[in-house]
Amino acid sequence: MQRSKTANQILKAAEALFSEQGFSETTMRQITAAADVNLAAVNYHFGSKQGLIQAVSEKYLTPFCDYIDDAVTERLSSQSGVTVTSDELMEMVMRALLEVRHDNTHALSMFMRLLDLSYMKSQSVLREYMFLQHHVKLERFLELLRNDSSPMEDDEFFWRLHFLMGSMVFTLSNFHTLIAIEKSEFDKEVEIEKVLHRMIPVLTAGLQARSDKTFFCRL
Amino acid sequence: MQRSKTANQILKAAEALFSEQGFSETTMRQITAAADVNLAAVNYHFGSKQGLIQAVSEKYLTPFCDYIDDAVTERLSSQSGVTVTSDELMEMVMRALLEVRHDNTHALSMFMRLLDLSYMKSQSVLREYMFLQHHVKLERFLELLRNDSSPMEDDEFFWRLHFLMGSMVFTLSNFHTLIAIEKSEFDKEVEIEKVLHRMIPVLTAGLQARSDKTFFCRL
DNA sequence: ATATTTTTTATATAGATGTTTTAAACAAGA
DNA sequence: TCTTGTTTAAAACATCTATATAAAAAATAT
Repeated sequence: MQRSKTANQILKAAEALFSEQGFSETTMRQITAAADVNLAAVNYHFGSKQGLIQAVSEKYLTPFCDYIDDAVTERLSSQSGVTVTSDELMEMVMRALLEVRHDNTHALSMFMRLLDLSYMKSQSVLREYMFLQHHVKLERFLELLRNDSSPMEDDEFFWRLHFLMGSMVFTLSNFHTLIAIEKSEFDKEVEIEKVLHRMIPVLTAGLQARSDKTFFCRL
Repeated sequence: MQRSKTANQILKAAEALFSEQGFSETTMRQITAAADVNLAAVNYHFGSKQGLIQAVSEKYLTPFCDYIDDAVTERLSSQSGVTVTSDELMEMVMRALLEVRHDNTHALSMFMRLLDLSYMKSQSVLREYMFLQHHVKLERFLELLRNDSSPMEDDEFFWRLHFLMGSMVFTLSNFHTLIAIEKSEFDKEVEIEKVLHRMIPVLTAGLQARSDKTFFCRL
């Protein structure tokens, strides 16, 4: 979608502020001041603050899902074998994340914060807006992922997916803070690509772990 | 700490609202209305809204850390062998989470949301308040955990810990939403103990996964 | 019982919030 | 030139925000 210069300035400023402060903590006046546009511009272009939030979600979620779906298509066409390792699949996710980021440093943190927000009880509208539209694009990916996971029930797979999602959402939405802590504790500051790379074996291991059938009572 | 009846009503109401809506989305008027106390009561008993947030953090973080430390002590005394499996250690965490919950359904979600909040850039005061005090209590636990993890550098362990933390924080702070989704998709509603139990093998697998040394570029 | 302290109440304050309005300007196309 | 879509400016909107104050009430002490 082609957007006006003002609308893009608003989006850029909003992303940075959202990623640093969160959504409800960020005010329209902060956004328009940072974007150097008039206060009324947000309501003009996006209808409301919630409309702006939905706009940024659309801006990142669609390319993200498309990238993954494209990667799946390419992978399946290059080789007839239907087994794709979860390592490969996770790498697709990480590449997709880096891709949607573009040059914007704050984009990834905001994207993940948005995912987090969508799971809030009060944000069912946003959640349905985000998922019901893009869920289809990820179906093949999820099926491949499941094929290389430990055998389990549907709902167990559901929960494991959200365990992994939690790792990504938490780590990336709080990335700046974590980098700062790492800096102060280990005097080392690692780039985001490295962190994403480090997540891959952890996440795949989580998927392939044998589910423990023993009952949760060893008192 | 012995608390007045009013203060306890406030805490209980605040926990429920915080867990459902988040912190800045919850107003003093909502809290005091739900607690059926006067608006000024929060400022009287806790000084400010931030003071109330710190009070709930203190209320849950201290017992949580104590429980884990006690469990470590008991485990080390019962057997001279110094190797404790990460499965056992993770189970300690899950038990500690269930313990601090008490009868309050929302307590766990709020506790996890608090942990999430503490990693926000603007909440460095809360973060230091929460961690610098309780970090010591978890030292032995973390050392044992590291002993049963895949060999890795200090900063890699740091990141992996936060990957796992993310799983817990995300899953539990959004527990009510996830339960609702599970209900609608699988017509199944699993209790929190089961979910915590399902996390154990996933988390330990993440810690024991062999770190991938290959460079992140297979283009 | 009286004095003192603690707690609760009702009300006020000062400011921030998202949103709307009115006005005027600007650009581009028909 | 008339029209249409943008953008700015400034102000006002109604509502909500956390917090402060001061009097009333209750509890506790002497």
